[in-house]
Amino acid sequence: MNETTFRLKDCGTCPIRFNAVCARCEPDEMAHLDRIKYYRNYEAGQPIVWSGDQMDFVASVVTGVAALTQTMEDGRTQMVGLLLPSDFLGHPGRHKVVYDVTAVSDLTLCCFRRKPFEDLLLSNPNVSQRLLEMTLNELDSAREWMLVLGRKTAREKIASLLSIIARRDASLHSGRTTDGARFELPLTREAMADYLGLTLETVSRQISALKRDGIIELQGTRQVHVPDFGALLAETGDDSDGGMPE
Amino acid sequence: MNETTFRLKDCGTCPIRFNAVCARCEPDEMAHLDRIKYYRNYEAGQPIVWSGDQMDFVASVVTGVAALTQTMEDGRTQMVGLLLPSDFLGHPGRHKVVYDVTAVSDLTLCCFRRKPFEDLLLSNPNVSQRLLEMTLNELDSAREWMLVLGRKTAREKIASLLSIIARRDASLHSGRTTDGARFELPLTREAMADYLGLTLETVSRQISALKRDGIIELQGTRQVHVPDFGALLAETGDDSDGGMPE
DNA sequence: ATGATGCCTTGACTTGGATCAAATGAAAGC
DNA sequence: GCTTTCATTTGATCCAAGTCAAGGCATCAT
Repeated sequence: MNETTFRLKDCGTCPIRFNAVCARCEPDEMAHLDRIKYYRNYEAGQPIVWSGDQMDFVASVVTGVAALTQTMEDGRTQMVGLLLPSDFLGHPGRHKVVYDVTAVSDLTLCCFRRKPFEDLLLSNPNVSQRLLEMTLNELDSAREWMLVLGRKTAREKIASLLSIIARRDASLHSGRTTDGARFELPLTREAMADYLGLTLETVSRQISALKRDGIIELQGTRQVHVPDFGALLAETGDDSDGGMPE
Repeated sequence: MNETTFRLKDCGTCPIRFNAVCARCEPDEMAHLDRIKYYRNYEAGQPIVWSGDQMDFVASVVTGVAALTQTMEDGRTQMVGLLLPSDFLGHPGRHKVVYDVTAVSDLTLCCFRRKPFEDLLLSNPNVSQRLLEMTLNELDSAREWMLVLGRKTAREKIASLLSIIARRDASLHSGRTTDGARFELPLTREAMADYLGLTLETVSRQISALKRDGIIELQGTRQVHVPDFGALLAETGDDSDGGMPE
């Protein structure tokens, strides 16, 4: 069972307090949200909703990782979104989801029933403004990812994914983003393949190649050390800065 | 010079009145927008803004087609968005654009300077609600496109693009969406390749193949006739309904 | 008409990543 | 310890799409 079950009751100590959809809220607005929120926990691998289902709630990711995936009839699947802590799940104004949502790791969501949340959007510009901003950022990330999927080589794809995970991880642990990153991959090789539009064999081969070339070091299969972050960025094919939005 | 230069002054007769960001506005709100809007016209091929530029306005596409593209240092390019009439261009709250924007065909934009528009978002929930809704739809389309880029074959990609253009075209001309569609491709082979993550040679070959197989008929190089729309959809690889959002 | 210019098509050949098939390793239950 | 299970690695082969290279076919200016 999941050991990381989330115990918070109070938004004031919430780890995503300043990054989530509620980031702009005034104390009285927080109090309102506090009253209508509830938590849900999922174990790694558990489905959250299936494509075509009604989704009766929206949520913020508090801890863990969730994936949005689309599947074709013949079984080909493509991950179309990776939700990390503070990311928002749901589509106010749309009742059906058009992709499967799955917990990739153990996961805690801070949920709101859809109707009350939609009412709140209408009455509370701080929430709707923030949600618009987050959605525009998501859209930019999705477009960034289209470049990765459409034009990058397998090696560049892997390097891009590693650098994104490293960066998101660093920004969470508020560590120094200097050279020398160390992080845990929250994804299996297969999930990485689904994200990158590759097969898991190709993912494995390219990771081995990056290891052989000294770009990364592995402890076990998930623990990654990047001795020279610039060297990793050079492998992504991006122009120098690497292209993390903002 | 561009013959289709747009002459409207009055929002009341605007062709995108009921689909654009202003769709939900009340008469007095329309009057306000009417006062601060202005039109810009571009010829096919003209750049609108370059990646990294400041963009001092936001806009709705009134007529024509605009493309968002990202380019890697070595010249590989990927189209990351295709803006058709009523689509919104711009990122309120972000000053720099992160992709090139180009007029693909002759184009008319209905523009608002950024600052007044941002003020309006704060004071006018009908606009910001509508913009949120449109942005969420864009995000869903982007995710749909990630499946196309990551997992579909060249033939499926072409069929997907043709069916999307056919559908958007049909919904504009409010024609019957029955079998038998006829439309004009607004894109060169190269632009299609950039959209689909292919080379222009592959695009050409696949279009020839679809023609050979009787799925499409061509008059010249741009005028497309689809005798059996179901047959085209079957080539997209999608499950029967084709996946147009809502 | 005659080039010149810009799309577009077609052909011949190459290749990066997919596919098919084992083998290895690591954790979990008995 | 031993077996099962699941994730990962590695190898051998194949093929869809890329690359390189002509040629065709409009449109436009001279």
